[in-house]
Amino acid sequence: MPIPMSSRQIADDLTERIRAGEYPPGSRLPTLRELAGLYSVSVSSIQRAQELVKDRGLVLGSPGRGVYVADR
Amino acid sequence: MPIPMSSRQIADDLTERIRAGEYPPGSRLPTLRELAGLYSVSVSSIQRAQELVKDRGLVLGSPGRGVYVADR
DNA sequence: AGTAATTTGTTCGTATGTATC
DNA sequence: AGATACATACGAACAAATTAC
Repeated sequence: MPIPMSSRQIADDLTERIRAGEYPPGSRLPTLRELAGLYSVSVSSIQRAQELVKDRGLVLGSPGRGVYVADR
Repeated sequence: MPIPMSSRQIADDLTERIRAGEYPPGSRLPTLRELAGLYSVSVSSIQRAQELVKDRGLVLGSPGRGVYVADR
């Protein structure tokens, strides 16, 4: 079992991908489950990572819809 | 059972107390367990709150020692 | 109209590791 | 060696909003 990325590292990775335009403003991120698969971590870890990215003001979560990249 | 504060609210509260000088730069915060008692939440929730405060650059954790308020 | 499925929000507890005292 | 304290991952449980049928 490879060492998993920490939720902080995942938050930094998501932050960088958003800044790089991979996830443009207004677009929806993959679901928690999809991201968990992409990063090979649990859904809980993705959620903790996204809490940081939300706190950084880069994304907004919406229950039932998804997590969207903020404008600006 | 009263509704517990969310970890985000606790993070905001800690941020405000630091900003107000209640926890001066260089000082040590109460331990996770002490804060859990003060806020009537689990240690896990305090840890999640502190992840945000750490990400905001206001405190630095040091395993075995405690969590300290950053300078500046 | 209503129910089920999907998705995020949040808390809690457990386990393990590392660092300090 | 042992106790204390933070770091991190994981999973369970439930809530709430949305969507699909």
